[in-house]
Amino acid sequence: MENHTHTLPCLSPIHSPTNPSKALSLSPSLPQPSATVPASLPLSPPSLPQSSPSHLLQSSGGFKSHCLSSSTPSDQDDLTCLNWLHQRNILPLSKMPLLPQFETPISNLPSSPGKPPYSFSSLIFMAIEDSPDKRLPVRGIYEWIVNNFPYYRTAPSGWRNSVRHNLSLSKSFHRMQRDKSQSIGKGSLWCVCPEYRPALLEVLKKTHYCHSNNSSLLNNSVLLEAVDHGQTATCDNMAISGLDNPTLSSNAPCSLIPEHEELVAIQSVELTDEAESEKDPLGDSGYIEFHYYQCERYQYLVLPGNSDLDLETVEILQLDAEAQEAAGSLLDLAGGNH
DNA sequence: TGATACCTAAACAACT
DNA sequence: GAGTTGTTTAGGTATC
Repeated sequence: MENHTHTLPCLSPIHSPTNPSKALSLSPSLPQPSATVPASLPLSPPSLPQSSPSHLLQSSGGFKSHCLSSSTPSDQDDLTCLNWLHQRNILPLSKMPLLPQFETPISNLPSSPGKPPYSFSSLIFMAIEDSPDKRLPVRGIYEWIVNNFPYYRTAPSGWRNSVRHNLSLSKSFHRMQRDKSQSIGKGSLWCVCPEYRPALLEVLKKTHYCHSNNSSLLNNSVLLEAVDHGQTATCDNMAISGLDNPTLSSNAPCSLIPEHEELVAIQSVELTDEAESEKDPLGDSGYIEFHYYQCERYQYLVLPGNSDLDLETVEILQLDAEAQEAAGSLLDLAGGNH
C-alpha cells in the first residue's frame, strides 16, 4: 500500500527566520475572540488517488508528518505557499495523557499513526456522508478511510474485509442497485439507511467526545498547575509567556524543542457574502500547522498566526488529527456542539 | 455471568 | 484466470 508519509522541512520556530517573539494571544482564563469552527478540516495526504471519491480531497492538502532534519525540493515547493509562517501562536494544550495517536512518546512516533477509535460502521458512515452524493462504492469507502485515517495506509489489508463485512452485515447500510449506464467499476454503491442515521450519528458523537475528553484542553487548572510547578516553556529565545496569563511568564524557562510537527491541509471554504462574517480564521493559508512541543508535563500546539481561535476551535484541533475533519464536520451537520 | 457490540479471519460465490 | 465485491460463518475481545 502506498505510504503517504512525507517529510517536512524544518519548520521549528527556532529556525524560522520570521518567527517573532510573540506572546501568546490566547488565554484560557480570558474571554476569547469568537471564531467559527471550520466545517471541515480534511487531513488528506498530499498525493491523492485521482479516483478519490471525496470532495474534501480536492484540496491540495498535505498531511505531513514530523521531520526536523530532512527535506527535499518537493517539500520545499510544498511550503512555498506557507506564507503564514511569518507568525505563530503557541497554545498550551494540555497535560498528559497525550493525544490518542501519540500515546507513545512523541519523539518516538511511529511512521504510521495509531488506530482510529472509530468502529468500522462509523468509518463507513463518515465516508458515505462525506461523499457528495451520499453514496460510495466499496472502493470509494476504502479510499476515504485511507485518505483520512493514515493508520490504514499501512495496516494489513484485513480491514477491507471488515469494511465489507460491516456493509453486508449492518442494517445501517444498504446496497443500491447499480445503474449500469454509469461507469463506476465493480460493485454497487452503498448508502446509509436514513432510519439508522441518527443512531450512527449518536455512536459517532460518543466516540468523538470520548476520545477528546482525555485531554482536558486549556483548562485553568492546567495553567494553575504550571504556576505551581514553576514552568515556563521557551522556544529558542522566544519565551512563551503563557498566553495573557502572566503567571506562566514569570517562571523559569525550560528549553522547548519541537518534537512533532504536522502540516494539515484545510479545505478552502467557499464563502458567500452572508457567510463572510463567519470566515474560517484558518482558511487563508490553506494549511494548519501542528507543532507539538512538550515541556515536562505539558504539550504546546503551534498554530499559524492571526488565528483568532476560540477554545472550541482549539479543542477540535486537539482532537485526533485523523478524525477531526470527518467527525467534526458530521457533528456540525448534526448541529452538535463540540 | 450473559448479552451485546465489535473486530478479525476465512471461505465461497458472483462479478468485472 | 485474476482481482474485486458481497455474503456468510466462526471465534475472539471488550464493555455493560
